Amino acid sequence: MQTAQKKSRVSDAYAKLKQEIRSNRLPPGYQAPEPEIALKLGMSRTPVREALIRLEAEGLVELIPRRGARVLPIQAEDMKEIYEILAALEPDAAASLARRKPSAEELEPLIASTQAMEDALASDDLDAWAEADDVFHRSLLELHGNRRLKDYVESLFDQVHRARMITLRLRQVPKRSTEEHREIVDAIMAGDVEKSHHVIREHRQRAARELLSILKSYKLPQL
Amino acid sequence: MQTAQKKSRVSDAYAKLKQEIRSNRLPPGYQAPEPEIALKLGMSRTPVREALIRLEAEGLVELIPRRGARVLPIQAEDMKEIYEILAALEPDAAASLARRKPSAEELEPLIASTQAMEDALASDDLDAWAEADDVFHRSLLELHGNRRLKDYVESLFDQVHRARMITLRLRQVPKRSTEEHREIVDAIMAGDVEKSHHVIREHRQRAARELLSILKSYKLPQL
DNA sequence: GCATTTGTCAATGTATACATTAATGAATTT
DNA sequence: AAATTCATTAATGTATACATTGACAAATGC
Repeated sequence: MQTAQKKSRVSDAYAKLKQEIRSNRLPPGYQAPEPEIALKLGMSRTPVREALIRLEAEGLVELIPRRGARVLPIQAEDMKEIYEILAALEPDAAASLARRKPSAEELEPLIASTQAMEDALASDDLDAWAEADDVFHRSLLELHGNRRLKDYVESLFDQVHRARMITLRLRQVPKRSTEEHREIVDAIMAGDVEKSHHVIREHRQRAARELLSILKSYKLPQL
Repeated sequence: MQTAQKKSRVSDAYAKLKQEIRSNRLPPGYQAPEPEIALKLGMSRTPVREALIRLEAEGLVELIPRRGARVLPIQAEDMKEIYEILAALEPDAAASLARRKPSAEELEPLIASTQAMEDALASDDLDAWAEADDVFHRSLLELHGNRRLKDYVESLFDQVHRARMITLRLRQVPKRSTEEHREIVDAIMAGDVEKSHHVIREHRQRAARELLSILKSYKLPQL
């Protein structure tokens, strides 16, 4: 199941690199000169460069003047910033979604992904859990309908993803987090604007606290 | 007074193009193939391309497969999306700023730019007014301290800028808007979290309504 | 032994070359 | 005349070439 679209080398390089970074196969801190990356991807420097520029714009990579491209380390400070932004945007999206009282049918993606999280939890499958969690949050933004907002928030998700995959196993099972999803869905379905806003905000703030405390307790100001 | 840094051609091209777009000298809808732009900027296609990729990532430009680069039109729908995001982010920033009760000294940039807006209004200088307004909002984000948030919001400002410069003269003087700035500063200085949040949110929502109604009444679903 | 200078190397930034392919319009067919 | 085919043109996507310049190490001076 290749995600690789043969569209163009640039998009190919972009997709491959992004996937490698997301999965931590190219770990934070990894650094390589353009020619090396080009060689590895089997293409010339040009498309690699263009892909790297895009990744840099997304904040996944840093282009250091004479050193090559570096996969940005995940710093506690960055995570704090990102969660702060998420804590402002997602509650707003949830609230405005609740305001228009969507049908259960429309909320199906949220319901299904919440169910998937519960199932994953029951079978102790943390990867599936993380995946379902991701789907939930993406679906929420999708439903909200603001495309720009969705694109931006997804780029933030991409950045959080790496840290989460690393810390996922360093903490107890995310039971509370899963329950909160259920509460969020219920609040939206009930058209409770206030509660939707509140619950998801708490949800994000707690997630931020937990992640940061892990990074701190493991003395990992950066990954 | 050239902004042009002789750093590199890419950054030069980027800065020049961005400035041209912001000022509407390259109007929305303007379209040109890469070689033409390269010629105009006196460099080869390569750096132009890289600059365009960055501008595309910021949503100012669209790279159409065989047509060249096009300055994105300002669509009512886009403005709606952008203001929606601003209405979520800025109030949050203002509230958290108020929460830490900054000193009057720290708030100096906000006070000064508000004063500048009032002065500009008194002397009927709309350009100066818009400039001061811009400074105000940028300062607010600067004070908040979340760099990521600031960068993103500034990219949204860039997009709104063009529309505002066009519509600025199509409506009555922005008296209310200026007053609101004063209210925002006061609320933050008083450490009134709720009010800070509320006032700036209204501020943005009203701005959105006004802009959209102008676009509508002038039958300008796009500029 | 340490600091300074110099020289080599390699990576980037930029220019240029080239193949591919969409778009345009001319030419042909019906 | 309309539709279709074909040829031409031009823009992109990609590869490659090349000059510049920082990094590193060897060599030199102290």
